[in-house]
Amino acid sequence: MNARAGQAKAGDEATDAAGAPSSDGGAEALRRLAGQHSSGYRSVGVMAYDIIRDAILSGALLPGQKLRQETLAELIGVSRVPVRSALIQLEADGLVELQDRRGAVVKSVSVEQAREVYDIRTLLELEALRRSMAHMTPERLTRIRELSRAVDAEQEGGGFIDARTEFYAVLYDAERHPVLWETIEQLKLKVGRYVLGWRLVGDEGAEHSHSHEHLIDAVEAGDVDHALAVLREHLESVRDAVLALLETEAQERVGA
Amino acid sequence: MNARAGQAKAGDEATDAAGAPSSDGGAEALRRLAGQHSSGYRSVGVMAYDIIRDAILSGALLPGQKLRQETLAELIGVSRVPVRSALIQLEADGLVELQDRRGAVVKSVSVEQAREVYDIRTLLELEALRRSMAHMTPERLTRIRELSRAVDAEQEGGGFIDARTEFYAVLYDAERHPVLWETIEQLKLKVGRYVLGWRLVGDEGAEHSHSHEHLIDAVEAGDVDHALAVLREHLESVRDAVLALLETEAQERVGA
DNA sequence: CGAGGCGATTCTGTATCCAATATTCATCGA
DNA sequence: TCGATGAATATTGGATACAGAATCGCCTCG
Repeated sequence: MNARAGQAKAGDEATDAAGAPSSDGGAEALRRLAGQHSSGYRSVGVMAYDIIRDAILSGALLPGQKLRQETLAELIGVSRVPVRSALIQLEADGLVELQDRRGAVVKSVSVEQAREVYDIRTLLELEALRRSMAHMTPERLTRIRELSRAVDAEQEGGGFIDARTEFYAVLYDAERHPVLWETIEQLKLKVGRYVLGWRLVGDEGAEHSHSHEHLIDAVEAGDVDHALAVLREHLESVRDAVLALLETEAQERVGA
Repeated sequence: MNARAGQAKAGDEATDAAGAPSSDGGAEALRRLAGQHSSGYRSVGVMAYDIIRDAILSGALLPGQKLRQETLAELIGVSRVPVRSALIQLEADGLVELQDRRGAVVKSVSVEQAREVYDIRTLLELEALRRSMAHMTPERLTRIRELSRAVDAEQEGGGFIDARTEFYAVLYDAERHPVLWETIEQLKLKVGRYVLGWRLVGDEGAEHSHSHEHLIDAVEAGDVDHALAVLREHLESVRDAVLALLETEAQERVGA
């Protein structure tokens, strides 16, 4: 609720910013992110990538937001060269759109696209789980349980994302199926911001954690059909939440 | 046969080039490609991307080949900046690997990875065909037939690739399912060079065209199950050819 | 009120320079 | 002779400055 209202407000700001900036357009949040990521990077380019990426996924930069290279460079504290590198990568990820000689814009996700993403993810993730269960070991099972608890423990944004990613990496046996895993991750990224926003809804977090438990139980029992059913249900529930969020945003945008 | 032998020879050259360049390492072919692509681009960056991409897909640049920015820039006739842009995009495509401060290398595809790619493609392309057939129209069917003939007509590399891509775009109704289509295309790219090489085998080209006809007939008849079965068989046949090629290459590499 | 032009802004690309790091090669010691 | 060490070299990643091109906004003129 709280989070939803906040996003709607920020969305309006972004719309305004497209015309004439009425707020900072995420500049403050970006500067803060730049501070967090400031050290321990092998190259400035990947740092810029991470910062802008996190800014988009965290909702600091909203769909439609215009990204000017020089502004980003100043905020991050680098020259425009690594910013360009970052933007190119982000375009490949589908998070921004590079219009020819018109700059970069944070891409928006249509309801239809999101539906497609979840349809494909369902196909791929069910397959991933199926294959993973075919080669399950007690060690992996133990790790899965540990990581599931770690996900529940993490509360703040960044840690939660990382923990959840690792959980699924082990659950789907990413090591054995790197291409499948990478494809799934790319699809997740496209709706990343909304999944992150969705988590903030809060109430559904408990339900989410609950279905995780069910899933792991089924995996542990070796009940493939049941595990797949639980996973499918989980994905459909997340999908519905995201689609609802997107539809609400779309309406609010029209209403404004 | 002819093509196979050529590739094996080129492969050895690449292996040598990794140590001390014994041949031009694809420089001549790259220069030729640069000439073909020389005009009509909105930005030099995408031109560089296209040239290097085609060089990799056509086999002029082989897996393991080291790509130096300055050399590429000279061959293409641009500065290092657009080359860097291109390399970043190619890394996102999975065609090259950017090692930190060690330059770019054309990525090689393992047998396992290729198998995964085809497994996932089978999942996704069957789904794409299923959805496409659910909304088939006479107009699309007509276009599919036309494009199929266009594919058979095109013989040389570039035109053939484009024609085939458009054929599948219409067959899978890419316009209605952009995310699914994009995901499939990304996967195709990862084994692009080998599919291109495979086509040159020649004898199997007829068989390939034959299965296309079968597929279209089934689509026209609205026989979903049959169409899916034909498509699956086709994909498995291509997969087997590619895997065989990869295994042969791997053996030859060890043998050398 | 609409069409066209002008200037300002911004992106794209070039050229040059610098710092950091990898690689190569030669030397030294066991 | 062979392996390790360290300097010289090569290459990448990045900064900076500048030129060219395309777009946008605004302004004037018809």
